[in-house]
Amino acid sequence: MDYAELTKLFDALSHPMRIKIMGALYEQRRYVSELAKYMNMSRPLLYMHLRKLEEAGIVAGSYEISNSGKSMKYYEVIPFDICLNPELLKELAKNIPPQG
Amino acid sequence: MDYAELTKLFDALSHPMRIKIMGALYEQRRYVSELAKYMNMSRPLLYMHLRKLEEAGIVAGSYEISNSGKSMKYYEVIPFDICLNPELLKELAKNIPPQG
DNA sequence: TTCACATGTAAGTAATATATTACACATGGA
DNA sequence: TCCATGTGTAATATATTACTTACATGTGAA
Repeated sequence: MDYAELTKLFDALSHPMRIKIMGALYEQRRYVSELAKYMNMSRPLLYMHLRKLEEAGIVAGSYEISNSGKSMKYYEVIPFDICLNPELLKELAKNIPPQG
Repeated sequence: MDYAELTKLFDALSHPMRIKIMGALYEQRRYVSELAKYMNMSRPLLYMHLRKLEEAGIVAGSYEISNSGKSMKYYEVIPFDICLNPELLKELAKNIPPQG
């Protein structure tokens, strides 16, 4: 785990709707349209949030064919457990270049 | 700890320079100009970053008069330790209103 | 063929974050 | 008086994020 991964993770979790998405997907995996209805959010906006979470490595999507023959994209939470404290930040800070 | 505090914390830690500031202040407390030189950063920009960290509650500033009579603002790290995992996010998500 | 429901993206706007330059004020010492 | 060093902010420019509307595609069932 380096500072770039961690800042990406923090950035992903810095928006309430993304916290809520994480909660919804941790309860159970859901496909995109289902999640959009559940979140009461437009799909384009949901895609933007999902992309951030996926780039941070804490959710993953996979395609499945439903019984009725439709292609569905299911998202689920990737497990993680990080102890966040100043000591960790100090260690990660060592590798940050002068320009940031 | 509620979701609003946590998103503020994550937002504060979502920038490499702020991770670096945390590292620098955890090593030792520093006054603003000193920190700006250490970080090789302009003071106005540093103030912006410090404000975010302060609003997140993980640094605090206090004024002191130096031996030479000048007013110095020292910043230091406020200790914290948070276990970050999907379970925590699920619990916090319960209190997020529909609009986010 | 038309509808319902799934996928995804392109284009635009509004809001926020990031960063720079310039300014103002106070103190101690040369 | 002038310089170095400390404090802080206002104004501006640039970049990114957040969000909306509109579009395009494919499938199965009525």
